[in-house]
Amino acid sequence: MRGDAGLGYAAPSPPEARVKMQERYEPAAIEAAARRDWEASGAFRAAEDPVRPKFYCLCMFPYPSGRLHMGHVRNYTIGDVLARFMRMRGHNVLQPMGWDAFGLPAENAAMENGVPPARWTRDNIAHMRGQLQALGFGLDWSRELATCDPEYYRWNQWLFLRMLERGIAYQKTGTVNWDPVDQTVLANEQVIDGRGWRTGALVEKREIPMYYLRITQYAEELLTALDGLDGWPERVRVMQANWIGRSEGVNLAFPYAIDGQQGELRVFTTRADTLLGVTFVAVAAEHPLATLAAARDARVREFVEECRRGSAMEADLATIEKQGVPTGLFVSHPLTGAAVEVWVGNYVLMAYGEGAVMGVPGHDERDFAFAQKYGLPFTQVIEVEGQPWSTEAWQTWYADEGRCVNSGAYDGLDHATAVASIARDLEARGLGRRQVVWRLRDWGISRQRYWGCPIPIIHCPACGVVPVPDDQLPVLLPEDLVPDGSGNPLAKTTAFHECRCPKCGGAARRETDTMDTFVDSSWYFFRYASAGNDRAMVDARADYWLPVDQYIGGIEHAILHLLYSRFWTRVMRDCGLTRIAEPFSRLLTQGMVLNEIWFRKPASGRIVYYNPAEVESQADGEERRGVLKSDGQPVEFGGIGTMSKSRRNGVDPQALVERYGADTARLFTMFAAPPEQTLEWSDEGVEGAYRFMRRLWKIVHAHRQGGPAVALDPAALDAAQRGLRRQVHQTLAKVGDDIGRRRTFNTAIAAVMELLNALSRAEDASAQGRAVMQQALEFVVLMLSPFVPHATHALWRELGHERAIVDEAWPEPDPAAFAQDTVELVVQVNGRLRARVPVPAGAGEAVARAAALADPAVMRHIGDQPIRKFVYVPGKLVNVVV
RNA sequence: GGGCCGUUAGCUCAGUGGUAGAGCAUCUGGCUUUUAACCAGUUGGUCGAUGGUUCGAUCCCAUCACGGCCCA
Repeated sequence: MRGDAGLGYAAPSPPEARVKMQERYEPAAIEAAARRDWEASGAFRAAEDPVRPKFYCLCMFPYPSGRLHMGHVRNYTIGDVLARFMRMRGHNVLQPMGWDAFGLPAENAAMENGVPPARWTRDNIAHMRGQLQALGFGLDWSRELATCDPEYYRWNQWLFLRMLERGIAYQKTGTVNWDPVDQTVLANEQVIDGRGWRTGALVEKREIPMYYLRITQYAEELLTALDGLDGWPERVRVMQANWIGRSEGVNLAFPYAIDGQQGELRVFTTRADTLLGVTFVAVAAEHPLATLAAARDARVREFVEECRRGSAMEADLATIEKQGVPTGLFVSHPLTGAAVEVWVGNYVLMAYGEGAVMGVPGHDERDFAFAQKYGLPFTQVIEVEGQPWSTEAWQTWYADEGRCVNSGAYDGLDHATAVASIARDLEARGLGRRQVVWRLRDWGISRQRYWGCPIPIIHCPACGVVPVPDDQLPVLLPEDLVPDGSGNPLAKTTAFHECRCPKCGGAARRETDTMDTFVDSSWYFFRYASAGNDRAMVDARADYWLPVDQYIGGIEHAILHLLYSRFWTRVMRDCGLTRIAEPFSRLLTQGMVLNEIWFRKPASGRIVYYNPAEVESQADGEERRGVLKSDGQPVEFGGIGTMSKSRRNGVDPQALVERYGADTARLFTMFAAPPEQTLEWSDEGVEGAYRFMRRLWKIVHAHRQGGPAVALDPAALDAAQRGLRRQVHQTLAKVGDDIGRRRTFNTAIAAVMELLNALSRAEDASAQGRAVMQQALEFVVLMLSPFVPHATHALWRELGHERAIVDEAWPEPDPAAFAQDTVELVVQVNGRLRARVPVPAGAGEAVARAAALADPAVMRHIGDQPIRKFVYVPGKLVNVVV
């Protein structure tokens, strides 16, 4: 039973016995009191309950950077609104919180101020936990976890060992960024223009042994299962599908004999039907044939060097100028045996496919540009009826699937048939086969870093790679080390890496690499539902709560985090730990929070940014101008951009809460934009939200001055009272739909604002008038309670209720209240609005027609023209066509 | 270059084939035990452009323009 948690708070006294309601809205006192009540009653502690439907509401857990930012406030408010709403709708709600606590920023902070990452991280967590609590989120803190806790990460290690047993985890070499000065491996974001971020030294590529997870084994399933995720935004599903990148085609060989050496140049193509149009082949700069040619030709050597310095990003590849050099090497066409020249091209990637492509200038846009530039021959081998083909300029239809021409035996075949028969013929010659290739790579999880989960492996000179036995888990990460930037401190700590081989007992060395932090976040949502279990990774409670019914977080995690979580969940399923494959039923990706950018650019030196709060701005026609408040001198407007530390345009949530209260902060962030869209910060908007809170408080106060209201009797209402009651119930229906189905919280709030405007206009001191008002205010308070839970907690009591509002149900609109006696019908003549006429509700077409045609304005517009058509939309409008 | 999304009042956004709306801002008036004010009213729209479908298009379709987000 809620309410007996025994923290020493008295049960709320009956309304009449308490002090008079404060006339002024004072958020600080109101909010503190509400939170005391929630804590005392354990209002948000979740327990499994087989009777009620469960609702697992999860927000992406934060990195404990030290302070909450506006993006967190927005994210967690969205989650809290949904959680509180679903609870009112009778669901058993779980809303947990935790910390994504491993990672690089803690090491950087340690280097700056000499504090161990462990202490820095835990201090930050303590501070941010307080900030979250001050915002009044209905979180079950009893399930809190931090990924740097051994009780958590031991299960990373445990499942990693299961993956090793099943061949899902394996070792191979991988390329890392090596800083030769600091003798350390750098993360990608620590490499700036090819140099180490601290030392400025040229970064080298090094091959070292690493651990990989075989996510490619699940590629097919991860792709096809996307179709079933209809609770996910379409664009996220598309991004994942593109990332996985399935393509079906033919892997084929161009045989060659160079310097007496027999060999095959392999290419992958989805357009084997254009094979007879090949006039050259292009290989990547790192391809063995390119290396061979570079050894004998200075021009090739130079070009290969140039390519290596270039970008390997697809986005850049699409726009760079296609360049290449001939190698002077030739391969044989697999069907005709004709000699085909090998080129090195800067638009071919070694990492993708075979690192070589066949050049079909007639039907591939990149090959077309390449051939035009270097005067290579073109052949048309695909025909689309009625379309003339020429080498003058690229036409988009050239890449379409048509019928084969100039292709000998394949002439006249359509795309699918041609691919099939060419593949069959290649296979017969041993020069090709059908193949499905994936863009997705296996997931490398080794990081040469200190502040992460240790990989549970021991390297023994005698036995080789030995997994740490289960009964020796967890491999504890020492928490007192301070990295200095020169390599992984674990590798320098003998107490950590010196150990005994579990197999032979001889001296051995413990693995000092730690896991990618994406591992930590791939299953934390399971652990919330199995909190405290020190004997198993997950238990039956996870079967009750999972999958997550609503997941909320930033679009920046649309690919990696969500894909890894889907993969990890499937591995857990295959290990018998869960029955589900998809961890997140519904996904909401919230938009970013933006603010104005103001700066000065001194003649010499770097740009200086100013917080919008320091700037006095005004619109001057199209332009926005501003002056710095402190010195009155102009500053330049840099547009609207995401809040960031570097541009100094952030708004501190804590300052906002201290000034206006958590409810105003929550109300503004929910009202200013729909959850999925960007939110532009506006101080005026915050003021507006605060004013609304005060008005709400005042109108309840004013109503309460009149004493208790009598019971509402729908039959005894006059027309005005029925009208107001209708608006109340219509608003209730709309707000329920906006929150529950459409997830457009801004429109829900706007609707309540409108209703409150109507209520404050109503002046009806009659008994039934006050009864309508009482119910209206109760509904308003209930509807707003997911958004502004503190104030509504207090107002609900003021309206005479004993029970806490968090335990109240969402009210059901009364369909009878929607009924209207007469409706206003819009009358159009030829589609143009000409009149409005009242007709009885539910009037038939004959009545509507008579009423419409009797209107003088309508008669004037019809004149003596014959009526060609009469359109009637019951209850809404008529359209007379003449 | 591609994919996705968007363009409606000064600003931020609703409007899901049938009367173009809300909040904020503006302006006017009132009130005041106000000064983190309040109340009442008011102004403001070629719905990005062009064409098509329809009795009727902000909404559906096509093309274009502009903007945003994402892409080892």
